Amino acid sequence: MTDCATCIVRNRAICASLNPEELAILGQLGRRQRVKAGHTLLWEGDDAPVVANVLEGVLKLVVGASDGREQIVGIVFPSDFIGRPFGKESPYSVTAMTDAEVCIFNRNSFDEFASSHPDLQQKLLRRTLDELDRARHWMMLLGRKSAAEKVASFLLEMSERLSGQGCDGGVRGAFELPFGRQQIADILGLTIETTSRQLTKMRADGVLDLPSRREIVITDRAAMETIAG
Amino acid sequence: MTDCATCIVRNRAICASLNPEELAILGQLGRRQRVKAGHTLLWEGDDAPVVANVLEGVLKLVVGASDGREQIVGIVFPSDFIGRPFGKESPYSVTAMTDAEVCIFNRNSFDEFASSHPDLQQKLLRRTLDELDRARHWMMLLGRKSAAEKVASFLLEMSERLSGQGCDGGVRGAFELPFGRQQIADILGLTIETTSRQLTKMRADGVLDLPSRREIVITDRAAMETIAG
DNA sequence: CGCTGCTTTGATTCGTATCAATAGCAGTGG
DNA sequence: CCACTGCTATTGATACGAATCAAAGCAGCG
Repeated sequence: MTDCATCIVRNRAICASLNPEELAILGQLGRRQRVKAGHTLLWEGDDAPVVANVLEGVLKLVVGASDGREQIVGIVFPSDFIGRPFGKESPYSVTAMTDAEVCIFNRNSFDEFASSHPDLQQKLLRRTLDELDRARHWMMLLGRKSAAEKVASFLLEMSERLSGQGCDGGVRGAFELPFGRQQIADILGLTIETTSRQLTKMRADGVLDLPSRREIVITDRAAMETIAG
Repeated sequence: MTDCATCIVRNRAICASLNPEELAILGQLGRRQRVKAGHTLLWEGDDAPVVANVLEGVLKLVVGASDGREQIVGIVFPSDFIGRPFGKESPYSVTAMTDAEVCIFNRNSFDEFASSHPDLQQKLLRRTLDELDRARHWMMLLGRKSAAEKVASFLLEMSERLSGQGCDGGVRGAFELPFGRQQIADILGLTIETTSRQLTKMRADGVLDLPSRREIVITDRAAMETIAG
């Protein structure tokens, strides 16, 4: 579709509303940081003095219960925003699922900068509205869909979001998940066993291939969509 | 706590960031409209040419599946905002659960007005961020909690949100739900029977009273919080 | 009084969780 | 190169919680 140069710019979406001068100022406020897979950036319930922009990698937003149950409430991709502007404490943990690189800002500095840059704030508003729509759509999945429907819906959404990534516009049916079975289960509100069984069944039914642990190939997209309900 | 005059002002939160002059302009853009209980303001998937501010009553945001299953993904109270600024189509239906009154704006006019009023836009951003946090918290409930935990969590949250309403600051343990059992079930991702059974059990356990169909009295808040997990 | 719609209660089924064991793979050191 | 270890995933047997199916109770209302 488009060439990669354009694509990279598009990915740095939050900054895209700024002119070079403003970008420079914002650049001064932030600092790049690498996060190793598995490392937690923000803890649920803690004061979160930072916000950040994801440059590379994938992170998860997790809400936990006292007894260890976990629900992943959001997945964060490059160009997405992390943290809670204008907020006190983080309502969830943010953990890297792959090695990642983020651009971190002191929250107060960022809030101030945002307050004086309406364009940036509008961009943030749009982004937040999109996230809210996505979250609500996910609520339907969690509350009302069966295990098979959940898994199918999940794979279809991942195929969308992950294929956008590489700006190859390539084969949408084949992709590599940045996480394992347990994480899929935590996203879908299922157990790891049920998740595994559903995938196995889909392979048996010829709807997908599982070349390796993390690779998914959707071989019959129409069928997958039917299953997703 | 505070007297009602203060309270009413506080409730009109979105407009609160504007000066009288701006308020007048915004007032010109909007028009008041009454909505009867059960009437749907916006349909899922339809173009939504309006946004609105709730003045009175309670509305629900609903996502439906092709086979009739429904999940309520949000409940809207007075001073809350409805619709999708900067969006095309509504990702969910908006239906009045009680007789309601809203202040409706043409979306384009509102977007334009918002774009030139950063304070309003920031208010909207904060509101949206809060909604997002609430939605994500709800995802944990839908994905990981048992029926008993769901019902208890729900009652506790309703006791919070409904008691704020009347600005009486009154008895937080007693309140009247603006909806019936089926709706509670649609909020919690349960069936009406399971919901009913959980309530009956809680009454038997002395955690709450059910004076009438829609009245709830939490008699043992601590126990309720324990059940909520 | 007898509708009508909502809620409660009961009996049974079904889907997913749970418990338990095995299998596959990746890394390590002999 | 292969045995050993640890981790993740798969598969199987069983239990349990919530859905479903069915019927009865209860309010509001003409």
